[in-house]
Amino acid sequence: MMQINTIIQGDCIEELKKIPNDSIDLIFADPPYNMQLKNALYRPNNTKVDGVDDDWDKFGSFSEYDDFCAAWLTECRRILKETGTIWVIGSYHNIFRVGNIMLNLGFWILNDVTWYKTNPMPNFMGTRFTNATETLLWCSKGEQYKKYTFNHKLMKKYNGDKQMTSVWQIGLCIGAERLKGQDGKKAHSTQKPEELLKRVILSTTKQDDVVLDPFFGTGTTGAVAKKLKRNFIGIERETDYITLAQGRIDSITEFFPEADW
Amino acid sequence: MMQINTIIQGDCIEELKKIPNDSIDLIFADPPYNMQLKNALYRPNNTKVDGVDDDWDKFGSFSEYDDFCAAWLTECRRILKETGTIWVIGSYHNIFRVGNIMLNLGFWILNDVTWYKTNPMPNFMGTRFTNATETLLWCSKGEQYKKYTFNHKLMKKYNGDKQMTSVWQIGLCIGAERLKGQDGKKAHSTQKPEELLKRVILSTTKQDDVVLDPFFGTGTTGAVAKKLKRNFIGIERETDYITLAQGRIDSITEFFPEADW
DNA sequence: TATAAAGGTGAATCCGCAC
DNA sequence: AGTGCGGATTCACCTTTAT
Repeated sequence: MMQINTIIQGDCIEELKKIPNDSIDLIFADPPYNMQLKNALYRPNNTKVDGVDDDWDKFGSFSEYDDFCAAWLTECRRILKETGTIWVIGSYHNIFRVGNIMLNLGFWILNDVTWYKTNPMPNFMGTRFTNATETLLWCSKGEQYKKYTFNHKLMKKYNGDKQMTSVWQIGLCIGAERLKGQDGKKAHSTQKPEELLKRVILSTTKQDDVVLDPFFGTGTTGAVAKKLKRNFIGIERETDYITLAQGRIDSITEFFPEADW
Repeated sequence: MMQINTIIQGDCIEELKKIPNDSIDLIFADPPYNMQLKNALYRPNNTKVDGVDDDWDKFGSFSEYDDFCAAWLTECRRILKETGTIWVIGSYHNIFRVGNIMLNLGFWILNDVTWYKTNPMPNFMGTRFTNATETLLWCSKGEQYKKYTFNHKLMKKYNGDKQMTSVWQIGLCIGAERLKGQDGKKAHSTQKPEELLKRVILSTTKQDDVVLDPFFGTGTTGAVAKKLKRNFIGIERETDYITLAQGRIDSITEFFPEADW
């Protein structure tokens, strides 16, 4: 039997393969974006931008990245229940490759949700528009699977009695919410805000459902799942992230009120 | 020599082929996204739809749509000046296929601009979030072409002295702006608001530049180009649309004040 | 102690020319 | 192709330091 509310250490694709068919209620995936950053970037005051230069974000080519995504997305589709759905978040660097692969695998796009950042980093050089969004693809297993979970009335209530749209205005994960390492610096370069995961889990799962995150990182998905009285399974390769995530989740003692709506 | 400020009647791909290399300053494309996928995606055996065995070539309709887009986008890339850029608008139905193809052709994404509709049609069934956006991909010919036109300061002024972001809140094209046929019904099913084209043309062309629209429709691109003192070339297959567009553009007598900024 | 000023920072595909 | 350097370029929000 699958163990829930635990973090599995290992390679994402290998660990996904061990999970039974049609067993997961929701998947939230925040894969590497393959940002392809080359040169350093400086602000007008000459301070250096601390960009994403993690090894896990580096791929040799589009084709390498595509193969990686096709592999983990194939497993994700296999393990999803017929009532289940998947969310994948990305930026313009990767979301068009991911979206194309998902369509090819038979996923059915229900919404392309725009995370509209209230406080994005400006474009310092004035060469482009400020990149103020990331995109979340919300998909069912296929067009024929129509009984997916969507808590329409609950989300309407959550949104002040107006139907929630596909644009979510949410700030970056900063301040007290942002996990810091012992050196006082951000523990993970791409930690997501809890409000984002709250909307994802609240809208597309029911209490006691199982939420899987194949790129668990510092465990925002697990933390929010717990606060909403859902179960989680995390897959993560790096020990440091797992330690942080486990401590974060263990220390949670209060639920979100919306958990019982 | 290319004739400007005219509408060419004919097949988009055939007419694009007649345009010389490196001759166009800006392309705005609003391609069809009617992919008619139903037959392709319904498979006889619904119980065992496993992504592993699903070669994407089996999706006949995807493949047809991809081929069509690859063909017109290839010509677009050929005719763009090295300083030129291209905008392609789409919804979640097609933009992930289009974006993937553009990347494969060597286009370099500068922004994925979100058209955030202030008055979207609600989801009446309560089965999804209200789909409130369309996506515009703004791309240069390739990573190496860095001298593309971008009127950063002008757009900052246009945006109340703050850098414009990649999220544009603009209403649907309705009311007086929406062209009606003799039967009083909307003349074109997907007429775009002028404010959208205004931002596109204002930000990425200079006065007297040539803007090409391979899916001209009722000529919003031409109308806005004229009001901004730019030149246009339209390609359109349907006589009815051409007649409407020509009349619309001919009747323009006033410029936008921003044309001389 | 309260308020103000200064400094830091966020998934970033962010310059252009001369040598 | 790589390096060096002059010059143009930023928004919201949080933390730290100064008044």
